[in-house]
Amino acid sequence: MALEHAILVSLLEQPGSGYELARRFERSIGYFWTATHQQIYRVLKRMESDGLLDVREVPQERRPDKKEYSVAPPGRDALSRWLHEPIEPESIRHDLAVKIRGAAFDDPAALVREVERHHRVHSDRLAHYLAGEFRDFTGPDAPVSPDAGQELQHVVLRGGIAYERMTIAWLDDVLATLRRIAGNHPRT
Amino acid sequence: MALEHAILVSLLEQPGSGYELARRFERSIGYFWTATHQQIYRVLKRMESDGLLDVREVPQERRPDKKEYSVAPPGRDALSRWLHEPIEPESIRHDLAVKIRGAAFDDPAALVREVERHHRVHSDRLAHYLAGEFRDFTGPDAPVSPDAGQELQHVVLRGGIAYERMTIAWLDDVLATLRRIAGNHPRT
DNA sequence: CTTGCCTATGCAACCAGTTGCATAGAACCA
DNA sequence: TGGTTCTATGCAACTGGTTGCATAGGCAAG
Repeated sequence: MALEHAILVSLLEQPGSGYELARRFERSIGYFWTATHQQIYRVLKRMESDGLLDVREVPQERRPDKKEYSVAPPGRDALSRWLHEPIEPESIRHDLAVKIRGAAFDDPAALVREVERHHRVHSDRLAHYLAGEFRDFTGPDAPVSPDAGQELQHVVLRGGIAYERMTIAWLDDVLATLRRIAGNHPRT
Repeated sequence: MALEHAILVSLLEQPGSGYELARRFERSIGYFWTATHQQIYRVLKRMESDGLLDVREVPQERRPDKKEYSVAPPGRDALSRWLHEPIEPESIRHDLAVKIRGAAFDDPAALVREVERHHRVHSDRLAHYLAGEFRDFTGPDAPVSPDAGQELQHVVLRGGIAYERMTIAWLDDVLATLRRIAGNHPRT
């Protein structure tokens, strides 16, 4: 149940509302964890009633009031405990790979467009990550001597960049393979 | 719901029982999709009652009888339909990355062992994939002119290999970063 | 002045996946 | 004889996550 812990980390980096968290999960946190706003609101509520978080009603002008959450001492403890527990190394669930193997029983050429679409999405993500890296870590506005938190954020971002580069290279390989097969076994 | 489709692909490649499928999901299919036997049995039952699969009771000697499943024509159609639908590009959920960012609020040095453990697991997986690739695709027993199905299996396996290599390189980066931080901010 | 988007929160129903447990015959080892 | 492992299947309860829908004020564009 790492969503809880991802929320703790995010709120320690910067307190905020459910809505703000949802947007962070579309950005920096989203590099390695995704969540919808419904999921976030539900978990926030549970965490607050468990005493892991504090809430503060913040009236705002020109927009609805928000509830700003921050990490309470028991939340810090819970995170610390989790950090010292071993976790299972990830196992992947890659729908596209299922499709690729399935293409053997259908028309491999029909998959080319789909793979190209994924290629575009991953290229966009890579560009987005690289822009973020330049803005926060490698460009002229980057901190001269980053602290531990910034170093760790950067190494996680480098992981996202490496993942996208690897995926793009693999999708090139997939496309070449699909085209070779379609060439050898043309369908009219 | 790609488990259903992963099962269809696997049964098209080779009919088998729930137990056999579970073992395939620990091996080749497991490169890109995981599932427990409970999950598999439940889905098989549903797919059979939906008419996607045929069952055949196979009495065996020296071991319990098994139910051998194979893909029925409606199952083939369902797979084909899914192959022509676009799917969402994956988004990752990487617990370890949450931990790494969380380490900024705890002791970064304490994470070194955990990361080393993951490093070992991924190195083992890589070795396992490479052995499989040598056995089935690049070694002396490999098919001289592979058919489309074998080409596609190979490109998926290459994806698994690329993923593990990328992950191992990133974990090296993470370890170097953690050690640098621990050196700058030692705890006694 | 209406349509659509942005901020902000939430419920209800559903689906997918995990965990724990149970059964049962045969093989193998000490 | 008793413990463990392997084949083989399954139920029940739970947790995590998705989808669809609802509300509600303010803002900007056409």
